Amino acid sequence: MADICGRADGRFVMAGDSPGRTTYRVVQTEILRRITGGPWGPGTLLPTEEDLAQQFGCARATINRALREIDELGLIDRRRKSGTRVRLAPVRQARFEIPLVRAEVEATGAAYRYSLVHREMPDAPDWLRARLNLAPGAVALHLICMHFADGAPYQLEDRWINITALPQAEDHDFDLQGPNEWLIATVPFSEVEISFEATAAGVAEVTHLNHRSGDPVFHVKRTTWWQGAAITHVGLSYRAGHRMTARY
Amino acid sequence: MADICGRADGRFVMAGDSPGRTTYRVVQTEILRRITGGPWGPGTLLPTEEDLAQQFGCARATINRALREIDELGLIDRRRKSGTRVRLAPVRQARFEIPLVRAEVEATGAAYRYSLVHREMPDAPDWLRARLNLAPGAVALHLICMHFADGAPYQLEDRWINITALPQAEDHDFDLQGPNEWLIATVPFSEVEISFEATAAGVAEVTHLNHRSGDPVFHVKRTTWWQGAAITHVGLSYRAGHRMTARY
DNA sequence: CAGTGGTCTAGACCACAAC
DNA sequence: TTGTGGTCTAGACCACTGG
Repeated sequence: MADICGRADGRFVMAGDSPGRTTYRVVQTEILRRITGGPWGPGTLLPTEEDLAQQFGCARATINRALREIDELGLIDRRRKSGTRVRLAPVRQARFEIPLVRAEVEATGAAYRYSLVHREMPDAPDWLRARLNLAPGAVALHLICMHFADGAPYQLEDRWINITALPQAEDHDFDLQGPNEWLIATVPFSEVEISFEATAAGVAEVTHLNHRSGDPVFHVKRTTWWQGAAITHVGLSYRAGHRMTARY
Repeated sequence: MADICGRADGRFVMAGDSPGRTTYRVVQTEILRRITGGPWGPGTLLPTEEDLAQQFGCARATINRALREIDELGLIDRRRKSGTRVRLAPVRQARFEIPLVRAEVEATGAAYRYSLVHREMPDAPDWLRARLNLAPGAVALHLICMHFADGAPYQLEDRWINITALPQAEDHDFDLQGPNEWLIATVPFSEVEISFEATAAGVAEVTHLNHRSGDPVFHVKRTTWWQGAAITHVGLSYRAGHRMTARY
């Protein structure tokens, strides 16, 4: 937390900042301090924005921005007419970045390598037709790929692409570039549903990730839509011991 | 996406909204449309805020707010002097709410039940001393609890509490209320590190969650700090088939 | 009905970074 | 040096909602 000093004139300034100007960050920090450690415990009704603006010696817009961001953190509850109240139990949330495998691997300092294991275009199985909302008898592009970190298996990718919605995929060569990178370049802004679970290693994981049959596998499923149409569904299996971490 | 109409005077208004006033949401929606489906593909340099303000017929502050939020979505990259550019690959992130077990269970419509399985106060093991930064020879409160959904095992909680930092915990009775609920009421605003992984069922999971030995388990580890001191560390094991989902 | 937050405006100064 | 975003201000009107 930044150093804050209350001055004789009632203004607050960030230590080391040019005085005379109250920034919204200073207000934010001070209000957070009062909520998390000070007099404004859970359930407290805060002063109105106007009052706070007077107390801090700044414009109401500055208070508003500070409070709006504290609201986004899930610590307070704001309502017209009722005012701003400290939540009894803060709404906790964690944010995870969803990186490209390449970036994920290279961030660890390891060398990244990609390899296409399998490619075919069969009739879409029933579960996929349901997931991607495909017509009966539709075919889909099925790719199995491996991602390596310093030569060691890192992630197994089992992907299906809806070639009705994305016919360019049929002619694209996925030998050198992973389908995810191609898709991000082709359909950069999409809607995504992602889920995480623990599964047991099957034949594919045993073959490609050096798991033993039945070993626990950290598994991700992801479905992507673009302009209302389902584009692709992918299953990602990670090497043993993979862990996803966040702070909040 | 909301309906947008461009008017003869160059202003944009939300369909059904009172005309004559351009809201930041309208600006946002229109800019998003241009980025995700229109002329402003990846890499495009956007007009300056001032230019956009003129084009939309609104104040620069309105444009600023619209762009700031699009920036938070990870779609654009903003820099002084350089301007605002559409990211080549959007920075994707998923947000997960971290609910109380009780809320998690009750959200599914099931009845929630809690039970304290085990309680003791041994010397802290080495790995815990390292994790919570405890003095050599320190004792810690160890609790094992079960959470049920409609009578079926839902989550196994293996928790350690630092009683040096939180001495009230020693005298509290955890028979009726889970330690998490007590902690949230006692230490509402804390720093958290959380991680997810797939592990193999051990003795505890076999005993309490009806897993078979070695079964894949979705496992969460969480460490919590308050005012610089580590308060508690908990391991959460979920029933078979548990899945965590988000959209973005 | 009236209090409170939600948002817009016009103008201003500043900080940073590319040149 | 200068262009661009970052932020503050003072004032205003509006929308929601509790009493």
